[in-house]
Amino acid sequence: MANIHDVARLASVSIKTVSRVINGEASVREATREKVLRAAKELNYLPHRGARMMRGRGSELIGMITGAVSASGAPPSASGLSAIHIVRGALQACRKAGKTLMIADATGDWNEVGQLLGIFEAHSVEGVIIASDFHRQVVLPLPASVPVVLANCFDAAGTPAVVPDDYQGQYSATKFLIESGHARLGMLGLEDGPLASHLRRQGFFDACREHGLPVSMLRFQSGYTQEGGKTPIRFLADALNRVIQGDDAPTAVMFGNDLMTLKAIPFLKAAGLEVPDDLSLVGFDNDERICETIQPALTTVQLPYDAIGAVAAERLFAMLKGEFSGSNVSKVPCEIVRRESTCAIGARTAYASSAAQLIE
Amino acid sequence: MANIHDVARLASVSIKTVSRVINGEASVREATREKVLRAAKELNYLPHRGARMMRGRGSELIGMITGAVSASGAPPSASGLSAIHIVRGALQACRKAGKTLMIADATGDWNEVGQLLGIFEAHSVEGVIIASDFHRQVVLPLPASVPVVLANCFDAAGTPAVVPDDYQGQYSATKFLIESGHARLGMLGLEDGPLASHLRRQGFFDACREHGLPVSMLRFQSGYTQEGGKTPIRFLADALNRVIQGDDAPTAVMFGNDLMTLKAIPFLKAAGLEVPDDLSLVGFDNDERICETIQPALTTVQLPYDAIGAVAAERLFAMLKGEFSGSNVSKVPCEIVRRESTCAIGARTAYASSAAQLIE
DNA sequence: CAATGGCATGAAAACGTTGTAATTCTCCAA
DNA sequence: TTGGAGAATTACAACGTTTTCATGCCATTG
Repeated sequence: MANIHDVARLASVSIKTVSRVINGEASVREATREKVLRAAKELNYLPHRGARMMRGRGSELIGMITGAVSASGAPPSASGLSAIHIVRGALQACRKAGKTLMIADATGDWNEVGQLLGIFEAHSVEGVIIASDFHRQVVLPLPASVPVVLANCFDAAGTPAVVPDDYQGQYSATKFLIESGHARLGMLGLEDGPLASHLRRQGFFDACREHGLPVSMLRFQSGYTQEGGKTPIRFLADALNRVIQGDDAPTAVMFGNDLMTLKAIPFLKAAGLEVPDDLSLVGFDNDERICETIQPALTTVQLPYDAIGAVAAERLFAMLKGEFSGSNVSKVPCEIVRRESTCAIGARTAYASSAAQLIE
Repeated sequence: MANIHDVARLASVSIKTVSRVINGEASVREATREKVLRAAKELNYLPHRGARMMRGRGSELIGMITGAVSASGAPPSASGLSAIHIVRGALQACRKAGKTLMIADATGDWNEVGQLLGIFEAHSVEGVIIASDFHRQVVLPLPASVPVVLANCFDAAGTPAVVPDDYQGQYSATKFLIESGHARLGMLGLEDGPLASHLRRQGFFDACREHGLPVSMLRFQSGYTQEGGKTPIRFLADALNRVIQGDDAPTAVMFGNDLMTLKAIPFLKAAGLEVPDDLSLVGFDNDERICETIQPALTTVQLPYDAIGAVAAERLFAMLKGEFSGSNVSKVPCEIVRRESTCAIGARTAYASSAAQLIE
């Protein structure tokens, strides 16, 4: 590859002048600038990052650590797919900002995080994003020597963090149902441990309380887990029965995620319930493959992983510029995605659930 | 951060000796080596990659470009999730080899690939992996100046490539069914354009021919697309009807992917077919969320994206060491994942499909 | 006309590492 | 004791930038 000397020689100027032009500094005559740019283009010149970063110049490099879990005994993520979306969001933000992303994976061993931070530092990254597979509290190994932003997690030390607003998400969904006329609500939550479960339950109850729904009108079951537990499908069936049976059965049910909603559908059909006419359904996650597959398409709450990645990256960029805005932990709102599994009370839809009719 | 001079001073040796120790070169007395290591540890010394890469030394950096599509008019990938799995596989291989992965995304614009290669080069990467969202032929922008391995795609110039063996995957699935006693087979393929569709159809027909199945026993429909097309669900219903109806209806049907299998289930139920007793089902992709959700759990062919990423990385490492093994394009086998949606002809299973019975 | 100041440019040092070649040390044989 | 061979170590250049400081030029001012 051509270096700055080659460009200087071809343009008949000094290397310093080339450097000036490349870095957009002032004090370069327009004619000179053009001469240099032409030479640079001709030689296909790109500044050597190694040399550049050695002079302490910004490396345009952002580090990202994914899969960092299992610090405090929490269960490892189901699929790690969420962190993948965070990566994608960060990647796009980086591209917009002209940065390059280095990623490393610390699956299963939080201790590696410190080591990886060292590697990143040796590569002169400008900052690091640490993404968790699920919403949780973490403990950083050390006061890191580079700027760090946490994504989908936070710590007690006040490290800048970006997390989904699980509380607001469930609150909004609940509010949406109530404003559609539903007065008897049910919810089937995930297992009790994770922070998200707690926040969402809180959002559910708060929304109900604030809208004057008596507790007697609510049915809540939790404990469902996709992984590990024995026959979660059996658990789901039992919990579902407890929620939807009886005289004052709910007219709308919210689920802990889209997948468990999908699994619940056959039981609802078996119980003779039409969606959404007899029962409105709301999922969580906005897993499009599932939401669009379910008939009628599933209304759900979007877990904004891409946005979390993007926001985390942008916060990092802001920090690098010395800007600092507001509170340490920013919450990214979970927006409701309205599809066809919900309807207002009183409004009857044209849906019928038998497969034969679906064709038409 | 401490530099090599600090370590040298603390250990009372020259910087070159420190360099020797750090790089594991010969000709260092054991006592000296220990002295240096102790000093390095005390100062928390890590070699500065910038300086290192400037001396032309290996940077331990691997570049990866994802989402590079739309070169030759092919439709952009549905979700880009496949490339994500390739990234994961490559990431793990890199970790094992002590390399760090830099990733960049060229979604939608193949021209960016050349530019990204330049950026990577400026960062002194040792090699680059270019991953496509789906199995296709590509054209590289230029004879790249760094070693390149293609993942999930290949080119005419003979650039080393790693692709899934779609042909073998469908061939194996077909063979598996035939050996289970099925003599009347059906297949619902994806849209006709993509290479994978062609290869799989070929695998299907070849397996049938080689096992002496007359063509009259086969039913084949293709053209299903998840995206864009108008009412693909309608197309699916029609195609499905053409395949499963009539006197000599097939006893087993293979689908183009798991998602379309999931969508087909309601129609099969409506037609009164029990899975697998009346009809064995085989998907493609091994999308676990879907396969495990379908009841009975779906037998499918695994599209080995993680493996492709890992193999691509390992091929790159081998190239860097100067090794070169065999043909340019390596095919990663697609293994069949047996679950419960298939059974041997004659063997009746205990399955019944009504939701009520499913509970028990 | 001489002195001053601002602007455009250039020469050389510095960054932290490795490669090369030279130097010193160690040990053994003559 | 001296040579000498080979191992251990060192000094110094080099890599491609940016930075600091110096310089030349021209216009403005006194």
